[in-house]
Amino acid sequence: MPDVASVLAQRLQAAFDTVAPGADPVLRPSDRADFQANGALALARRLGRPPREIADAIAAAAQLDDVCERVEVSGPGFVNLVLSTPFVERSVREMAVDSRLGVERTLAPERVVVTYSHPNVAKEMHVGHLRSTVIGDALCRMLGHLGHDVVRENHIGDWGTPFGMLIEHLLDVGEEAAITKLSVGDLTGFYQAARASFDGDDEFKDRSRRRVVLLQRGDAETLRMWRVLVDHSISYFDEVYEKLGVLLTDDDIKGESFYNPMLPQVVKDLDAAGLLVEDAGALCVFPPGFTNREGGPLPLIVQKSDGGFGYAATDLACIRHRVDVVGATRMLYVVGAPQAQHLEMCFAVSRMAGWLPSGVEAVHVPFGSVLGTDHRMLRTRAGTSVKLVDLLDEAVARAAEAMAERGRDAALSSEEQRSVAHALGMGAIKYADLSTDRVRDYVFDWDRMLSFEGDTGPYLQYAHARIRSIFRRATEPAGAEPEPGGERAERGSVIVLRAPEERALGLSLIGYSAAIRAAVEELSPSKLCAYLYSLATTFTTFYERCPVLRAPDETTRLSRLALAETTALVLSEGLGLLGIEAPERM
RNA sequence: GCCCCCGUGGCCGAGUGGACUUAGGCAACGGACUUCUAAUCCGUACCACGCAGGUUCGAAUCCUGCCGGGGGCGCCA
Repeated sequence: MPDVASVLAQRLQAAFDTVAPGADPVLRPSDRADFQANGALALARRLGRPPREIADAIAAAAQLDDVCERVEVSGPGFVNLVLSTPFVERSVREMAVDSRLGVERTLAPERVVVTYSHPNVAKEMHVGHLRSTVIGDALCRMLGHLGHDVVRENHIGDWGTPFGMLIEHLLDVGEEAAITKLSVGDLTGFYQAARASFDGDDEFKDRSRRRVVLLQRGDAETLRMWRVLVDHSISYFDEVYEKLGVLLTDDDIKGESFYNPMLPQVVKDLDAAGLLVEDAGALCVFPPGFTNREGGPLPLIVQKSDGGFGYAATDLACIRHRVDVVGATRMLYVVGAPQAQHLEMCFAVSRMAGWLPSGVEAVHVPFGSVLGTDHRMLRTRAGTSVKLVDLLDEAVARAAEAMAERGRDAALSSEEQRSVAHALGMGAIKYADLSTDRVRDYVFDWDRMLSFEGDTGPYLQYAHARIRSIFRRATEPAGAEPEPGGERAERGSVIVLRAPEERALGLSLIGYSAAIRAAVEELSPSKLCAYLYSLATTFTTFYERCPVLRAPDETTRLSRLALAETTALVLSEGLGLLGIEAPERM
């Protein structure tokens, strides 16, 4: 089931081809019509003809009778398109009975590795991990929905020199005490205590260094203690992920330790390829185009002068593994913007070494920082970074408070209150993060995201819950079964669009598939957010003006019920693709 | 010093070559509740595209320079 924009694009392309083969119709949504094609203007110079004349020719050539009720040339050469209401109606009906709500699977599925979240063992998760986790999760869900084969990867920091001091600290405090501390989530306390010993105690420092060597040699007892630290950290991460409601599981963990055994081969093969240069004792690759402070070549340090491997080695091993073993055709790095240069260098070196063939795409998906309302990096009053769990818990507490203020505590069971407060709190945080352009820094403002007014997660959740409540009040038993298919098939076919608000809602609904496509194409969940918000406002306008249960006649009533139901399905599925729950009531 | 990202009204923010005299939201003001959940809707008002040049029939969008903010620039990840 092709979506409306594709149908128009196709027809217009044919018309443009008659005037100038291959010319882009430049189809856009319009505020003067439903859509507009701007392509004629761009052709004016190329063809040496007045743009209006070209637009006229295109409008005349376009086969649009069955889909448009008006095709007009206006202004300097815009082609305005107003869809015919029967066509909109037909499209909504098809969508309403389609189990995928008109979203077709991709014809070119890829195996996409998405790497995101990546917390460090024995270190607290903070807001910096929030964006990566939330954005990565949404991208995985959207890509998966379009039929791509998504391989999630959580590249946790579970290896390296800090483990010497962490293990020694574990020995000092005793395993029991260490485990207790880690399982209550006081990772920061544990890490800082270890750090303090390391900085203030030379004997401890020596022990730590020896411990690193033991770890790297694979000493059994050292590895066992390392495992204790890793396992308890992971179970703590799992708690956070469960709270957040993201897809990541233990199976997705491929930490630095996983790639560690592959590092010597990375060095060997780079050397064999003649790419390795020894510089100041370190083994480096100098990809062209990168310069240091003095304007000289900038190295990617693969092996440090002390013989240890740099993180670049791990990242290179990763790329090889994903291509050779995982079979990735695409890899997405949901990693903060500051690492752009490092990743570019890794990609460049991988290409030089032939590890990243031309058919495989590696993309950095950067994002900006989370700022406090003072527009500086979000920190606690003490100046430390904010614990992610604290943030999540506060969101839930604030949501519960807001529900109580509105008297919802009386309307819902205490169990339901808890789950709804949780959904609202997470929805608020996630939507605030996802709805803004990824690469910009964004201001973390409780009052804004949890105000439950305007362009927020809770507003969308509310819009959805309100629709559901219509069905609880409707007498049809069918209304209580929101699942696609079956009886829905019959109900969808009764949709008629008469009132302008009905037509507007229908038009908005059939834009769903294009919105998802755009969001995936641009790796930009904010595109889907914007669509859902616009659908929700279009719906509420419809809802204010067009009584559903009290519709003037049975035909209208059934039609409006079907429209409402389809809207609810799009909202809950769309929010779901963003990793946001849509409660049945709130 | 070099490189990258960002700069849109009081605030947040979409738009990256087309009708833009810039969407939407928040805050403000005025209306609509014995409701299909008002966490809503309708309306009003609001001196915004950092600055200066350039390219173009047309620039918030492309180019150059500058200003402001953030980040990066060899053994941390």
